[in-house]
Amino acid sequence: MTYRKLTIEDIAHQAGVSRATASRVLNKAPGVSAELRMRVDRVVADLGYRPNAAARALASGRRDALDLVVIACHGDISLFGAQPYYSRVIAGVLAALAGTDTQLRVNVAGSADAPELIERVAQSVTAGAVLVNVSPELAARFHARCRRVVSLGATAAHVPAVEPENSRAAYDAINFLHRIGCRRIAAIHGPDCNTCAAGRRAGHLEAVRELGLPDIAVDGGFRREGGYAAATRLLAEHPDLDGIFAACDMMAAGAVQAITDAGRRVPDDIAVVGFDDSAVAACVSPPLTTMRLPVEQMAAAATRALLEGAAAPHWRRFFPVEMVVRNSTGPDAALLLPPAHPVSALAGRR
Amino acid sequence: MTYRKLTIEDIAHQAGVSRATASRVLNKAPGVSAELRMRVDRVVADLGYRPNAAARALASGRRDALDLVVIACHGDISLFGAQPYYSRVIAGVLAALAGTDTQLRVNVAGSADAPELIERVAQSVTAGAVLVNVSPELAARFHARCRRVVSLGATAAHVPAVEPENSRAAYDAINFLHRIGCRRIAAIHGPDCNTCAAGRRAGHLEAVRELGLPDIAVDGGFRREGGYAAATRLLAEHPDLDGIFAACDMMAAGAVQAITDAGRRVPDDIAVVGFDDSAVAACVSPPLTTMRLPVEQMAAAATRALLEGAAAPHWRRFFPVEMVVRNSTGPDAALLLPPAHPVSALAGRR
DNA sequence: CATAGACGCGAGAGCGCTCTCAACGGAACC
DNA sequence: GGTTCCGTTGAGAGCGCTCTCGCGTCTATG
Repeated sequence: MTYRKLTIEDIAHQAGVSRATASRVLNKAPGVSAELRMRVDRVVADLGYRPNAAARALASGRRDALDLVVIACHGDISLFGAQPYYSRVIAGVLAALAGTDTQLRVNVAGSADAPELIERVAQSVTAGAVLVNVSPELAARFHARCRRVVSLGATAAHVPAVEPENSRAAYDAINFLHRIGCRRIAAIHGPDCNTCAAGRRAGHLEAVRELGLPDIAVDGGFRREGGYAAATRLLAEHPDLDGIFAACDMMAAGAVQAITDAGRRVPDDIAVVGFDDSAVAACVSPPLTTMRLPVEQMAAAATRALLEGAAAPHWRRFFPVEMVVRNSTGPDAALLLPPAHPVSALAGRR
Repeated sequence: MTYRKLTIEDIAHQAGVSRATASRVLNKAPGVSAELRMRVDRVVADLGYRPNAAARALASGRRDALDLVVIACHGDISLFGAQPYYSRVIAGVLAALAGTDTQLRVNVAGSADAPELIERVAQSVTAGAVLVNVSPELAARFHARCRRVVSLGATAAHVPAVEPENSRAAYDAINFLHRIGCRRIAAIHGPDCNTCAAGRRAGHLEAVRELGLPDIAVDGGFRREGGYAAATRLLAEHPDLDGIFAACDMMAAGAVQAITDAGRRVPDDIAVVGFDDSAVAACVSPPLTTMRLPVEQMAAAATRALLEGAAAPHWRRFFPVEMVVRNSTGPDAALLLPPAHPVSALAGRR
């Protein structure tokens, strides 16, 4: 096979048509007779021609790519590799992209580099960008500049978004812990600049208020070590702790370790609920009771919205978060699953 | 701010220079006086101009992107989300890409779609492509077609590669298990089409032969459930099993669970060694002794090689795999760490 | 002082594609 | 037969940039 660079001109010439017609066929545009269409298609297949993406993008203004944008809190990019969450997002996006020949570009930047990233994304947008837990302000700026944008996670009101019911899930988790007998419940949260973390914090707070429990919370930075440190500190400051809600499984894993290292037992002394139901949840011992976040589905939904151009300014799609009961909340906890949707206190909540 | 599309022409005009000069400044090309350079830079900054990537790519033949290529075994794309390995690869690539304004494109395809993917990558190569555990044959085809390619993991002889010492690590792991007293050691391997899996399998085989142990091995598909199923089967078929080497931590985690569920204890009855030292390794109970794969560093090295154009046909870089001893091989196992490099049997080995 | 070379700069020709517009032929209508 | 109209096709003008080439200026060299 020869690897001389093929152009649409070669195809047109070979097929005995004009460049314009070849282009029409390539783009499945109407207004070409069946015969010519077939002829061009044949030549394309025979020669193994693939249109040059750059030229196409330049001429049409369109892009064959979709951007995934992750803004790292405090510029700490390493969380990307440490959190299973992100690869689930990518997997979800890729699933939705399969078949399309849109490609995925992954952009991870610290918030300091966000303006530059916005420009970069802006100039190449067509399929659009999926913003992963980007702060509402930043999301609004992305939206203003790039238009085709969907936020994964809560965001500014006019920015299209796919939202997990973070707040409700955290609310449920706390209530669940209360129901199985915990009276001294602490939360280990994620960094404030993460919208998911904020939502879970809000749900925790509301539940705790309603139940008349003290608001005990620390930041674990969405990391295992952070969870370990947080739990260690909580244990020291609140010796009577009997329940921990961690805003992600990695932190929950760290917390379980800390509890064990401190000579206490999970779930006997302290019950632990995680969040995400990531791959680690089942690996922890005891396996984590956790709030299952349908990350892949959410990412896929965001991607599809982008592909279909359905991302109207106020477009919004909510995803329920389901509780998965394992052993970190005790052997009989499954019997105490929360009622499907406790209507009362939660009316109007997301 | 106005969002009219800026072109290099605008910049040139504003700065009172020609398009060519503006282009030179933007590309930091030599042959421009300091004064004009400054003037252009100022205008660029003032107007917030960013060159159009598509036009640049078209005109220069260069690309501002780097491809990450993952070929899923048996077309099973879901492994991507389930294995922490991949997000570590991405993290490593992104780390090396930070500062450059090269973007990362993630391509995941089943082997059936590989030819199409090759074409897609070929037509846009400049920074090049990092092939993640792609089979030697496929890697060779990528290399033939796309040139600038680096394989992550063992590959065809002439394809540039970053290789972990998989075989040696597996060899060490088995010997370690033997040294701590295991005499009936089984391996849970990854799928054959994965080059890393193959390397680990080879090391296991060699060690087992040298030690005069039986070759007991099953495939766990690099998944937790696979590890669980494999261990369950192994336990049933070889009741006297006293050591398991799993080719990744996820499978090791599954194995530990299976062992526990079968009423046996880790490490007392059966010692377990994992591979990767991924985030789950420390979460498992007992924490996994594992072979630390410097995934991020390897991915970064591959990326840098691509960026620097240093990927000569036979270019190769090896990364040692370090053993991390935790509790899944017994409390005193750390004392029995293998000598730094047992020269004898391993001479010439990678 | 003439010539050569070095340097800085601009003109202009593409890169490979898309898309508008005009032209053409044939069918339908008056 | 003339007109209109539609479906089909090709010509050609860009898209925004890079890069070669040549021109003019300025400094060494004989």
